[in-house]
Amino acid sequence: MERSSTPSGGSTRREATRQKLYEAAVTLIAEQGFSATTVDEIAERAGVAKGTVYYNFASKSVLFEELLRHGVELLTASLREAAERTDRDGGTKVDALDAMIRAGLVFISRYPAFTQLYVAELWRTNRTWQSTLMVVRQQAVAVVEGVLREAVAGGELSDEIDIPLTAAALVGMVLVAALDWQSFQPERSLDDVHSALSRLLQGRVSGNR
Amino acid sequence: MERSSTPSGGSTRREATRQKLYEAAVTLIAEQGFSATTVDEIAERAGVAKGTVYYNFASKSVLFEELLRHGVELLTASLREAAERTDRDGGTKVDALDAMIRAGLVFISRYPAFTQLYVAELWRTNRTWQSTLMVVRQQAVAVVEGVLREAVAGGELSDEIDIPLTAAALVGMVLVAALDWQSFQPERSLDDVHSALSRLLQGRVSGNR
DNA sequence: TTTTTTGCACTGACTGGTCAGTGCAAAAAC
DNA sequence: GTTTTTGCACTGACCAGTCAGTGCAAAAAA
Repeated sequence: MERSSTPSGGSTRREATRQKLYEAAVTLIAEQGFSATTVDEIAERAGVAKGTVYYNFASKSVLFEELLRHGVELLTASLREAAERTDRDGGTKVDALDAMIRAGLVFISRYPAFTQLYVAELWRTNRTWQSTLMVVRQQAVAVVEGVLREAVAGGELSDEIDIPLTAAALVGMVLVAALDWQSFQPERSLDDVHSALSRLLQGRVSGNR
Repeated sequence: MERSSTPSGGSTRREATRQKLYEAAVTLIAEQGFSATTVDEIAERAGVAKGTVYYNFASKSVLFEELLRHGVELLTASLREAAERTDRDGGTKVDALDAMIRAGLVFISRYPAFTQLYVAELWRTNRTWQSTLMVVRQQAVAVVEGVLREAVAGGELSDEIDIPLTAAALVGMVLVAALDWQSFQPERSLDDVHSALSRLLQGRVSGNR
């Protein structure tokens, strides 16, 4: 029997409900943590019955894992796009790095709750979604590593730099600076924060300006 | 048999029990999070009866708050000590910054669980120990800000840098790089990680070597 | 056309289990 | 003699997950 459905398979209605659940869950979990957030709260915030959560997701953790995947896909897409745009415009790899820092800041200011939650869970061990988290982390860091590698290959950066460690440190710097910005000095502009970070990396990494 | 009492007044026995509870709680909470960790688990890991936990701490959250306070005191003491030692040895303020980066790495490698847990809780809102956390964060960041301020005053760093933001970014860089090091490449040496971070900050912040 | 059936999306009361915190008497340590 | 710890039974709130049932619109049958 033919039922009405979107071309890509999932019904629109269901997809909308899922989206509402993601949005409700992300803020609650960012504020309180995974374990302290109840499924009842998520359902209530989404304006949906508890049963609906379980109709759409196998369990509370599965909801969370899909939320993580979904969010990191947005982030990596945005980082990649920033790097590619810089390439197209004839910028250097170092310019691309700077553009990715800005893209990171834009992402974090748009989805602060997601970022919070990601940082809070990333280094935990012994959790069911640990493997999901690893995959997802690697996706994001790999984009930065790629640009660093190209910069080294093209002679823009010294080949003495440790690519994985430098990539992790860069990501960490942006993440923590941005979270601090959001939490403790939200009145500052993105340009402000971006230029402070660029300045911090002047000389070796981000070139003179 | 030697009869010793602590200089600070509390009985040694009680203090030892508290210490065992801190150690048990810090690893469990780092792994699982605060809400997912039960008091029974903490007691068992510490090799102590559940009643003892409540004899020594008013509640689970109070245990956690005192744990946070205790840990950050160790960290700030160690940062301050690194900066002062550099001063005594006639180093520049930039040298002091570098020494503090190293002290941060040493601390994190000695107390990885505490660091994990600190990062996981720092940007949460709506939690009872939020105010404790803010106080404690400010203590640590203030040490870095102080050295940055002195470096600017002494002309070692440009007076254009944004001190609070730069301090936060530095702390974040070290924190995230170190956690990544512990989690994903634990075989690397501290010197390795330290020199990668120094290199990242060459030119503007950490000088040439 | 009108009636009946089908399947999807959702609902919310209910259940079985978990866990923070209590109370207390006896033991151990000091 | 006092402080600290133990062991353990108990309570009550809270919560993840379940399930029988509802509303609805498209499809099939009449």
